[in-house]
Amino acid sequence: MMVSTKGRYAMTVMVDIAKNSNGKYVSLADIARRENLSNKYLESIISILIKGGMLKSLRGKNGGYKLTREPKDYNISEILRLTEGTLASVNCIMQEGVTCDKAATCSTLPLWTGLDMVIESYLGSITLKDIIDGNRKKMLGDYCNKCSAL
Amino acid sequence: MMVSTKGRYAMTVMVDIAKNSNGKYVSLADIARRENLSNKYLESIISILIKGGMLKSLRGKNGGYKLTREPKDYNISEILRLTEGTLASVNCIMQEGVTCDKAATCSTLPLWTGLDMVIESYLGSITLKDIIDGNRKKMLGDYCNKCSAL
DNA sequence: ACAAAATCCTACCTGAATGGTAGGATTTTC
DNA sequence: GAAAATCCTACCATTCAGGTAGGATTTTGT
Repeated sequence: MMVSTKGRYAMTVMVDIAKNSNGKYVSLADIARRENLSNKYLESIISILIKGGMLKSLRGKNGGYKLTREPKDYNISEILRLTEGTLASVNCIMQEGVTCDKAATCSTLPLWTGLDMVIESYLGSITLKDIIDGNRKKMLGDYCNKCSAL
Repeated sequence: MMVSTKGRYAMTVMVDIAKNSNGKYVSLADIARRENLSNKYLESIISILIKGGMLKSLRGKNGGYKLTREPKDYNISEILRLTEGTLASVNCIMQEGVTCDKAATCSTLPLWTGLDMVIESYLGSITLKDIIDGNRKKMLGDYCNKCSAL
């Protein structure tokens, strides 16, 4: 499992706010109720999104959360990388270019590197707007050859 | 982290055997020594590979492990799927086509489905032979646009 | 002024999975 | 019959996922 609930719920939150904001601040309680998720757990996830600059907040009555940019200006890779810590598929690749000490002679390293590139390429190409619009062609199209539901 | 040491070491084992077999059985002790990995832990991983039909074994002196097919006839997806249990990127997608009960109205599901397709498409296209041959073009080429080391 | 509505912050908790380890039984060869 | 090898069952420590609890702080509306 690459993406934990933390990253998955982060996406849910971003989409929920994007859909329900209309320029206003959206309260935690509303998000949690709509998405049927734990109030408290969401709070901790939103906190990460705020510290990472994905959301801004307003305290007090009528407060809540709001996107800092247009939906088209978020890509999924950055949202997940922020909440998950890393998207590396194996833990011998810590950050971009940082590998373990056997890297020079490791036969399988190019495999893991290639896998990471494929994942980054995909997630980096999808925007929050694509998800809100339900752009199935972009999300499923390129690789879906036996998917009749398209 | 999508791939744990279990899946990663499984790949290491498969590659090691493929490289060092020459038609003979390769002993656990030799693999562990060459790859500098725990004898006992490798044993438990190899056991999975045998039960899944990836390797065959011979007991007794001069015994060990051997591939059941040609390296070109293994793809990485099946090896990892066997050892990891699943390659699904999120746990709301259990197996192919099996999703959670909110699937019909879930905005983000196409994203996770698309991600899984991309991963499967990549790992399903790489063979054990590609890794042994160090076929960097196949493993890194299609997606690597800023990689001067190719 | 004050209550209500909201975010913010620190700490804690539980169960499952990861990443192993230990010891002996069994099989085969030389 | 000893040595070399796999096979099998059980155990274990640490980490992390996935939350929960409680109160402090900030802002608004009346």
